[in-house]
Amino acid sequence: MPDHDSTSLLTRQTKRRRVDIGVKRTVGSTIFGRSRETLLDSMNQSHCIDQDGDCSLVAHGHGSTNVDGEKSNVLRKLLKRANSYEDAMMPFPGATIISQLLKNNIGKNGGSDSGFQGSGALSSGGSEIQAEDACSNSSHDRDSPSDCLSPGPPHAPPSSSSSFGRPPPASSLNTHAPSQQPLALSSFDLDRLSDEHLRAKRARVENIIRGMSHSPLVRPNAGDHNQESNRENENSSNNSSSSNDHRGDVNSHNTSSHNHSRSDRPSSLLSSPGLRGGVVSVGEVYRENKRKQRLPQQQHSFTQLVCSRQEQRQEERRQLKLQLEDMQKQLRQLQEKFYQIYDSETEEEEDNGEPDRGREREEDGNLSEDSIRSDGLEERHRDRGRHSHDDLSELDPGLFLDRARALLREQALIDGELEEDVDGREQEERNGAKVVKRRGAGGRQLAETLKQELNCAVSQVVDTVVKGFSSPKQAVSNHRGCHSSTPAAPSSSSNSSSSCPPPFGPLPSLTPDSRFGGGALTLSLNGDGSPTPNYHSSNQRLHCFGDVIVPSPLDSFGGLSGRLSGIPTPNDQTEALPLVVRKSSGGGGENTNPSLPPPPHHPSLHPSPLTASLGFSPPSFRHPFPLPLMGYPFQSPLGPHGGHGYPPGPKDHHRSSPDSMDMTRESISLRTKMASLGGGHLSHHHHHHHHRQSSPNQHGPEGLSLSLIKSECGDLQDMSDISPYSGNTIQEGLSPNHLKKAKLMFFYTRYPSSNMLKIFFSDVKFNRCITSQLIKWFSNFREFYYIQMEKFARQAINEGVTASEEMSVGRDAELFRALNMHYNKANDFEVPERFLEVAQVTLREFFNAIVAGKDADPSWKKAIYKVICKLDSEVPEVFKSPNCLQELLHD
DNA sequence: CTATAGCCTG
DNA sequence: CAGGCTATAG
Repeated sequence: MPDHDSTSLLTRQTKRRRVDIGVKRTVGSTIFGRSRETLLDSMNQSHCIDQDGDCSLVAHGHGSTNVDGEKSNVLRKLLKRANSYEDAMMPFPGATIISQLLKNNIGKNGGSDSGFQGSGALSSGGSEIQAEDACSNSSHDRDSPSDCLSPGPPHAPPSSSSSFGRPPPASSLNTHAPSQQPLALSSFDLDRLSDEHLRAKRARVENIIRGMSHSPLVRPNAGDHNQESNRENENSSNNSSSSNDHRGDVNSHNTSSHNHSRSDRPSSLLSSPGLRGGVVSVGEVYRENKRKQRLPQQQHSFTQLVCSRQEQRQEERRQLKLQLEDMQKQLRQLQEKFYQIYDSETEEEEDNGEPDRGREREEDGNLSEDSIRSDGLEERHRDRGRHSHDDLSELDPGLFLDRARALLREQALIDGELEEDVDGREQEERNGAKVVKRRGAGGRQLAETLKQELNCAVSQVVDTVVKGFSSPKQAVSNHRGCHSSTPAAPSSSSNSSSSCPPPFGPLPSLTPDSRFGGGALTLSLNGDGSPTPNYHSSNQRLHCFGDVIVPSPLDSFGGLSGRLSGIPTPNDQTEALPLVVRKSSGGGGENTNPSLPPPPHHPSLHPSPLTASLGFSPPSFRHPFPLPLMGYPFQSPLGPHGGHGYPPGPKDHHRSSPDSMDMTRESISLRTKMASLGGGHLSHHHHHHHHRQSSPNQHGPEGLSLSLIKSECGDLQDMSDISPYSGNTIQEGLSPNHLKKAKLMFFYTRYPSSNMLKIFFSDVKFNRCITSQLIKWFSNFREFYYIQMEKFARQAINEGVTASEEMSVGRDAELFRALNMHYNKANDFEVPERFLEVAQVTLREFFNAIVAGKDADPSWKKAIYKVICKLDSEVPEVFKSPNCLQELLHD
């Protein structure tokens, strides 16, 4: 059988003859007993022929020939991507990124922080100013101050965050600041002094500054922002943080963008990016100019300083707002695109709610933040409040150690700042709290910027993923995400499947809180926006996606089942246990959000009713995409065995899975798994032996579609874990005991036919997957076997064995021990003598081949395989019994 | 086209 | 041991 190897040989053929084969066989001693048995010498004949072959190794191209394989690969990649993104996002929204940013900022700022914090440093107003300037210069915006603060040492952002986050005026600030931070004392004084004037002057200063630096650009912004409702300001501030460096100055653009974003125009989105680029650069220039100009003035009086600061801050805020708006626009555009593409359905829902919901729909957590922003300030406000509280709690400990925490706080602060807007800022600036504020502000800005970036990235990722999968269903999650930050309640409702627990998580949203809250939390977990819940979500996510692709049956299964069922699966359980139940529960903790009525299933989802009832159709999958989902031959399994007529009940997993799935095949397979497991397994253990029942879950081996098969394959292991007993019950999967049995069978047969396997594993429901898995097992056994043979043969050669006859394989031979360890670890099975013979023959074959130098031929082992495959002996009847292990081992 | 063997990799 | 890939036989 010429393999590719042969071909390679042909191509390269260098015909060289091996005259000599290397080793002298003079030495007789080997580990192996020297039995002169020449039983199979005849076998060796084949080797005698001279072969010309080079060792040429042909690299096998990976061209994926299999369509399925390719698809799966693509899906995997997509999933992986999504996962990776998600993962990155998960912990804390972009903690790493944020941390990096913070570091960078810190580095830029250098010792600025220390200066601020240092009690003495601030004493001179000038010093402070400089410090700020430095910060500002580095960051160009308000961020700078924050930067200075953030990095550092454990300043007490907590107090600042809490106090500042909220509008609470100076009083609170003052109290907190001094107590916690001695640093700012000097600044405090300045602040106090300035406070009086500040407010009064604020407007004036702003005007002045504007006129000075940016006359044209700035003005419009200021006017717009000021006039605009608080909401906008808040938003803008949030936005500004993200955008801060770049755009701040381009007011006109920003404002315009704002409007658009609010209006939710899709069209605007397209334009936005372009604007951004140009705007940004301009903005930076302006700012720097401002700062430079300002510095001298500020030094003269603090009022000026204060004013300038305030102005800067405001400007920054505005800019940030603008940026945020832009971002929102972009997000909206993306979302809209998605919607357009995927959802006819989603639109319906959207109509009901806010225009922004579209975003929400996108389940990917990534969108969640964006959606939040874009959706509405309202949500944000809510979140802010929450965040602020959270932050406070965190801050109180005064632990800045974790950057992540800092980030969280920052976010919260940002929210708070938004609310506070100008007033809060002014006060903050005045107070010694300045430091704190700055930190907060810087943190906020950073956080916002980070968020935006994250959002963008996420949105992109989501888009890509979605496109790739063509699984539009994501939308729901976003919505959740938005609310999620709030106590989970509303989020759950968002899910399309009303009662259904959130299905697989869509891609996890970036914002940790939102997602978790939305997804996992909604189910049964805490509604808290607190980060803690992330845990679950993260795990689940991983399982969902990662597993989806690679069916690690247990984990995926458990995770999925848990989700599906709505039953809160413990985080830890990755394993099968969870199999549990699930299915019908539909809703577990789920989304039952009172607030949100369960969205009706879209008609588009064909199977939707079923899915909904099942709960399988995860809300995430709303989009019914008819997409190619493949022709999943779901029915096929049913068909053959007559599963067809199930009632639409929960059992229809199959249907549900296909319908809902836009996901990749894997995902589908998972679902199928889930369904099958949940429905069939969990509920009933079938005791039917070979008779396959028509039960929906069980698929006749023949009928199974690939997808099903795959799913089942995944199930196999799960099943095995679940029901380790190879006993009477027919198992859908192969258990460890089956593996053990197979290993013992290997002592008799190295090349069992698939029919033989079916006969000997009668307690297993055979489907392609199982069959192939069993075959694979034996293939693996052989692989190990031959590796050992080659290894020992070479060893013997090295030891000076000259003739294969000198080697014999006995029960005490190392070779045998090695083999026995693998196939009969417990050594509780008496290896048949025949196996020793075969092993000996094999060893000799290898020895001779190697000695003959045939190993230069890439396919040199094939000849040996041919010999060995003929040596299979019949497997004892006992192995046909499902309980053979017990019987065999007992003996 | 499917099933399988073999090889490789994780 | 599982997965993937290739090559091959039927």
